[in-house]
Amino acid sequence: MSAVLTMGSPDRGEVASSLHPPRVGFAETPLTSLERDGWEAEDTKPPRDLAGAPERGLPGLYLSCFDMLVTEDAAWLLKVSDTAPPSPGPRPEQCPVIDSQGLGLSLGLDGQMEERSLEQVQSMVVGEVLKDIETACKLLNITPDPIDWNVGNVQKWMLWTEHLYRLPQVGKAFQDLNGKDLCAMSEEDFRQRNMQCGDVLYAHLDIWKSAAWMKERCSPGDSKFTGGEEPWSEADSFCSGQPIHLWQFLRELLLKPHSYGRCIRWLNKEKGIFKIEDSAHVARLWGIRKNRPAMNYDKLSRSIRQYYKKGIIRKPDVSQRLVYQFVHPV
DNA sequence: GATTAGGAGAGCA
DNA sequence: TGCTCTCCTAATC
Repeated sequence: MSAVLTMGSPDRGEVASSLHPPRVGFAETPLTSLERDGWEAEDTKPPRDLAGAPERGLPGLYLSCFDMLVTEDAAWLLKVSDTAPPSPGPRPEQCPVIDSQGLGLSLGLDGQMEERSLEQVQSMVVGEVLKDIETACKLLNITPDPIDWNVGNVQKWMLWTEHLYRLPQVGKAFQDLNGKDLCAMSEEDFRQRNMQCGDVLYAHLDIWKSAAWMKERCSPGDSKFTGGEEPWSEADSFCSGQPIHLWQFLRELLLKPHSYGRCIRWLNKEKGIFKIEDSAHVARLWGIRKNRPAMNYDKLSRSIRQYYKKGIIRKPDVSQRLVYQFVHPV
């Protein structure tokens, strides 16, 4: 196989189907054009025009098609997988490229080797998907399994998805539904509720449902799909059901540099110094997380400043705009 | 104009 | 009571 998986590549749909096994516990719903086009997303955002006429007939997983789920770090991971020769490679900020040829997946390998490499890649990708869903769960304070969502959780997820994919407001069309209702709906039902983005939401939800299915399927500690990590096992303030604190939220964003590095990043992780690169974006994320649509950086920064007195966050010795420091670094 | 700093009051669990 | 949101003024970049 000589799959070349490139963000922006016209062949990505083909690769999606070849990269992923026919069944790894994911729904066998055909890919939509959106899912394939998701690879084309620039700046880790999906294209705005997501609701084009869907092309059908590509069975497989959705997981590779959404930037949030296979985030840049997933692609980065693929790029630097152990099958790849050591190379500087693109920085995570760059448009990631999954190129099995470039990775050496097929060069000089017999079929078995290639298959094993692909399995490794698949495992890593699935693992990253699960981790990213987990991260989203933490940020939104919702459970990974959509069927457990209440009406509020559904709205949070909708808001999040709208924001992530720059969708027009779609939540209103689903505001009366809980997770069980949502999971019972067909793609057609989604389209009826929202002609423009119904199929997008349906596909996105399907990933979550599939991931929940996988989580159930994988015994605790099973690292088959996680590349050695257990994304569901982290126990912290996000999973405990307790209200999240802003500093915890910021730290969580900082822990996903390849997903959120554009809006917040470490300047000096050892010292706990970080910079908010996109204040409006971080504020928006925080607003979504806290169900505060009116949140802005002014308010967020005021909350950060409250931490000065508590000794949680302070300004670094050399004060810079949008730069803060955790008093007790990780 | 955007950011920083901090006071003050309100709402919530 | 603690935490956060919100609004405000003033200073600074």
